[in-house]
Amino acid sequence: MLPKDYDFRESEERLQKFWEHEGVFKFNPESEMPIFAIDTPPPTVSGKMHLGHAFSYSQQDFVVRFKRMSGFEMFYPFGTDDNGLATIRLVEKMTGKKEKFMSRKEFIALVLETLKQIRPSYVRDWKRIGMSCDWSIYYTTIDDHCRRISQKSFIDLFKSGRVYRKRTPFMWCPECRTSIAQVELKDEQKESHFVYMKFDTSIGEQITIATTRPELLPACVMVHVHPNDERYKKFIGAKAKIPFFNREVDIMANADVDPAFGSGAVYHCTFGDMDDVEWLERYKIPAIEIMGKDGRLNELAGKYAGLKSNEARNAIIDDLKAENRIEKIEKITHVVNTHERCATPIEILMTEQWFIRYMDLKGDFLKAGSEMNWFPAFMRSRYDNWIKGLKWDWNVSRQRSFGVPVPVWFCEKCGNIMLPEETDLPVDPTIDKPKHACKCGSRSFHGDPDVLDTWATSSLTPQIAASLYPQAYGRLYPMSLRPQAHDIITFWLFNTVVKSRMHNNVNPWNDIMISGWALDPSGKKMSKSKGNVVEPQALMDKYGADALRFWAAGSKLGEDLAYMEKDFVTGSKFVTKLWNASKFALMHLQGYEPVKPEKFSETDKWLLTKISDIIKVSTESFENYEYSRAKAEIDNFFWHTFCDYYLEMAKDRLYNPKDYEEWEINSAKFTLYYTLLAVLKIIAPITPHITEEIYQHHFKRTEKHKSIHVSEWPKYDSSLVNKKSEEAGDIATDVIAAVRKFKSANAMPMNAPLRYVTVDSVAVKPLLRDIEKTMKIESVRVGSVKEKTIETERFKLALEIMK
RNA sequence: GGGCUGGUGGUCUAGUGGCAUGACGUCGCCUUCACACGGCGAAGAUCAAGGGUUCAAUUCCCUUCCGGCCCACCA
Repeated sequence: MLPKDYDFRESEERLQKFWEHEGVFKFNPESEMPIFAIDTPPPTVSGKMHLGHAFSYSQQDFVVRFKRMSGFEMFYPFGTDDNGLATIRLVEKMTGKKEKFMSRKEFIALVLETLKQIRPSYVRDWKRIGMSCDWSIYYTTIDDHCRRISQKSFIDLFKSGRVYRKRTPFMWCPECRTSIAQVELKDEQKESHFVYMKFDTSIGEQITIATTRPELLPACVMVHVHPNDERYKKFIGAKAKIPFFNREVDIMANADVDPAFGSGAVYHCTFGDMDDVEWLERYKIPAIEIMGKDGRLNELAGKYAGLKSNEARNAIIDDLKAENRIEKIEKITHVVNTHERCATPIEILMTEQWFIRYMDLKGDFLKAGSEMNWFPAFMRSRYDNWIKGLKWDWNVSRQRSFGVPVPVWFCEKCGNIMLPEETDLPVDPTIDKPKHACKCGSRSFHGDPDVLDTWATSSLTPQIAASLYPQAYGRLYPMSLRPQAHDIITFWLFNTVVKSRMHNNVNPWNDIMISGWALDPSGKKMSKSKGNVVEPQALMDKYGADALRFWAAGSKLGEDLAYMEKDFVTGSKFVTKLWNASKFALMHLQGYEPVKPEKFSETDKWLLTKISDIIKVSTESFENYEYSRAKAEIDNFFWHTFCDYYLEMAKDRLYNPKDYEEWEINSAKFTLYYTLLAVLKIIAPITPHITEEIYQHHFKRTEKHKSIHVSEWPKYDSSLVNKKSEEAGDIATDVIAAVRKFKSANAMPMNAPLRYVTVDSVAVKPLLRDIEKTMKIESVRVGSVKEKTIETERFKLALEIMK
């Protein structure tokens, strides 16, 4: 017997502990079952889990739980990604210590120590949504294990000739004195001046160039005009003279130029923006580096040396005016790339950077993308488009202190590059020393102070997680599945493919499932700055984890879903209904030992056929990562077919067994047992707590598995399918519906007695008694109906009420 | 601007070449022995707009409008 009420507040936490203590989700590397390995996204430990996390991690857990019940040994780790800016900010805030005043080694130690303290409370949120990870499989991308693998990856790629060092333009924040990545950029609308400058040319005529960055004039290396621009055709191939600098540059035809914008002539400086960088590559011209890391112009800027951008701008405008070289100045508002942290417009500088060469592998990456199974399929085009649009190799070095150090020393004497031995990893080359002298004999080195791009490490998560089980590595990698949200397809997903192809020449996974985002009730993205963040913790306090998951299962994979509190209400109602229906069923199944009977009643055949279809459809849906379809099917079946009709139709047999023959009772009990268990199992991946609670109370005794989540997924049993009975049952339920409608229309209670009902459908003959008992009709008979009371497509029906 | 994606009753969602799901909300009836966090019933959608293919389109194609995400955002 189930207790009267279900209390998720008590039950969910207890069951989560039960799963952990019983090792229900423990990975067994010796298992003989096929392994299904998941490349779980490692979240950044920062504050609390947000609703978007709860949404997408729930969705991956649906699939994981289904696979586990389908007979796979699950490898489902839970790491965290902690080698980036977010971690620096969190740790600084928590400890009051500053990264820039500490050595790298000290700060990493501080991070690891801090993580150790806050990890349990952070991970608690993820446990609370019912994720079925093996929580003992853990890594953080800044720990020794990850630094070792990340550095080894760098070294291996260096040895295979994929890593190279190059002086190259890079985005730089003159305020923070740090290089910045594209993701750290923020667009800002800024007021600026569009300056139309007149340059002398070798054909005698002046050419007018429009720019917002006149201060870069000393670094002008070329002038571009559109090849079809009639105004400028005559200039193509001529030289333009740079005012004040007595230097000539080529005037080139370039189809990138928009003739309608500005004056239609562009001067190409090194560097005003990333287009300039691209053109530099294309035309193979040397850069003129006039900008220093302090944001001031250097000696190459001549008399403007020492000035900051805006100071130099004004000075140059004044000088141009003095020479009458200004045609006009327009005020414009344009978008400027700024550093998100300090809002300073970025500068582009030449710096030494490490790259991974991969432009030659674009075709291989596209092929890899086509070989993996994408769910949903259309997400692949985002991956493809990204690769097709790639313009540069992967810059993997960052000029920061915190992170995984670039494992390289430079010989002070000959400049030779020295790498550490694999057995010495991880190293910090700014502290550790090479074990051997350089080939030139020198023992004097300096370590590379840079760190690796965070993606250079997180792109190795399959190898990182799999290598925690060296004995099973070959069965874990490549992995079965990468689940993640769609926003980082071009970063995390793509880079992981890159590493896997380069190192192992394999795809990192077979399947990819891409989930959408949780949006606020108006359909907008949630963000702290907008103040529309909804906390899953509060929702779980109110409705429970199963309700949250039920909500998360309501959206198709890959689709964003607006959060609505009412959907959580729906989820908690479902949980209650499942409890109550189970309570009723199990009350009648006390002590019942399931035995498949020889003979079934027509009503039972009808239900068994229905549930068989649901088993089939939901299995296929889960296989295709369409958990929302499976959920909708089982939800609808459970609520309507099972509760509203079947349970009502079976009640008389269950309450008054003495009025029936033994086989009729056995048929009912088996059907009830079989169907309820199938319902519980099919919905178990979505609502794992309530289903486990019911299973533990009743089914564990007869089914023997220690948890419903390691029990077998229901199998389609064709011997339980009878299409003719299904048809008959459908008509019978329609008859019941018609009678219910009649009673409702006449304001009668559903248990109001009726004298007789006549139906003109022979098919319902075997179900007459169930109809009678369900609708409290003295007699239901089959016969021709002359004066019809009710008519439907399938039958006519006459009835008489009790006087 | 480019790519992807969506636009279905008041709200949110499913779905399909042939009477359009379900939930929430609304209204009416019913306290029936699992459940009033329930049951029964009702009202409510020209399936964004226009055009095309077809015997037939909400479903396929084209155009337009609107939303979301990613990318490029202009010297």
